[in-house]
Amino acid sequence: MKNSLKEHLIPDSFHPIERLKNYVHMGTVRNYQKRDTVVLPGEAINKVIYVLSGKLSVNFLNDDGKQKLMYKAGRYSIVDRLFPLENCFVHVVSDEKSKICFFSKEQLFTIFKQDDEIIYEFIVNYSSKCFHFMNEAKEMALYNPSIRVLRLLYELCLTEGKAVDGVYEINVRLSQRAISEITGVHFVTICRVFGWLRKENILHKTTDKIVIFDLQKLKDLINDDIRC
DNA sequence: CCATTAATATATA
DNA sequence: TATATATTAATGG
Repeated sequence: MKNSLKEHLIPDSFHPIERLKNYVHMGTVRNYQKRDTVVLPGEAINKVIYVLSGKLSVNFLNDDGKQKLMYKAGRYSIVDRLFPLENCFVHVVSDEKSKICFFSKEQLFTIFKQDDEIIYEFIVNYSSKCFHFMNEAKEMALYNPSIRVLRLLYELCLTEGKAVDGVYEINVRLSQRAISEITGVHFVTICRVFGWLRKENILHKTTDKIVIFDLQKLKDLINDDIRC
């Protein structure tokens, strides 16, 4: 619905499945505090995780200690941990106080039999995740770090930007650190990019919005660099 | 907490 | 080898 395009740019709560909340009694509900681990790296739980409230972070770890944020899952989002995968060091942590429901394969199949619309919802959910990660792989392969940031801002403006007094406003609460985690660009580089964009009067980011003064210039920057 | 800056090291074209 | 980006550390909001 309203997140149809944004959710492939910002990996937060892919296609929430609201109607699954009607079947919470069939699963197992647990509460977590901020920074609690929901799934340990490498742990096989063979469940689908359904977020009733709060927010989870899904991180992918390497043995050298490096990690990358995959996505965040807010209310009515699901984190699939149904199948045990070899060397799958995924760490699921609660970002805030959260209430989570776990469904086993058997429980899900029972739900699917009662409500086949939910099957469709699951397919859309997996599809939107797949689309996001395909897009991210493409961006990583084709563009330099700072260009990826510019492209994200440009796409955000096209999908979320609202024209106000000759400028575009994107109402989104994104810290530089969050943009760094999403794009895989170092936070110091993010800071330098925003500093430069502000100096050139192209755009300005505040805590809860991004104001784009010169969309054409932003577009030109992206295209200029492609030729090099 | 988050953002900024500088100094330095690495990586890449 | 020149330029871009990452790393680290120090500092301020």
